[in-house]
Amino acid sequence: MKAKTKNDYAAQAAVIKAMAHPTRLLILNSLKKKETCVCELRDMVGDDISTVSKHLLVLKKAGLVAARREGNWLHYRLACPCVLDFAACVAGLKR
Amino acid sequence: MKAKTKNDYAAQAAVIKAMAHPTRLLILNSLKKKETCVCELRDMVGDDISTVSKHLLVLKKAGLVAARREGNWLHYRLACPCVLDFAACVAGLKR
DNA sequence: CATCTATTTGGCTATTTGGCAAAATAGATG
DNA sequence: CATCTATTTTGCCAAATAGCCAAATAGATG
Repeated sequence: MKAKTKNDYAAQAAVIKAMAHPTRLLILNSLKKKETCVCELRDMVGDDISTVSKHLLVLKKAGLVAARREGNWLHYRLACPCVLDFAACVAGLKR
Repeated sequence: MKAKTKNDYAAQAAVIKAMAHPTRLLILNSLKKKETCVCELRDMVGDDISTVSKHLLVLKKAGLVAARREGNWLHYRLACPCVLDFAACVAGLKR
């Protein structure tokens, strides 16, 4: 396997960074079960809806979630369910 | 499995956040091969040695690396080699 | 103890982040 | 087209981050 370049690490770090927030981990874990609209996520998270929307934007830019419109609602879903294996791996770290 | 609390997510996010930087991913990957002193890491990274030292502090606080002194040198090593499985998982994400 | 080397710490600046509130937007519906 | 609902965007502020340089520290060694 080739040595990774700075760019490789930057790309990888960008995805990891998107996950590096408690609220975003909560969102990702919720989406694991089912796709969910923003207002429902807001209720779970408890922050202002604009804040939740920004978190979703971060996740979307990282390619971790995607959205589907249905009437007035946007339903978000995991674009990449395997990220949760990654999160679970971290959760299981013995420190 | 119980629902995770905010604290669970905060703890998990703290570890992930420590990994969420290109230089720190580079460092972690280097340490995978062998334990390494700070000045050697500085050569690989190319930043000021104080910057590298601070990155190592971040990783140490997260429990991801540990150090061993040998004479003047501090040899850092992975405290938790499994984190790289995690990183590899992210690297392999299809986006 | 003086000094040397490797490393960490402190101080500074520029940039990014996370949060709320208010304004703007996108579709649905009257 | 007016209006309603769900969501995003913008503006703002406080706090955190990353980087460099200079100063401090920890051991080793003369």
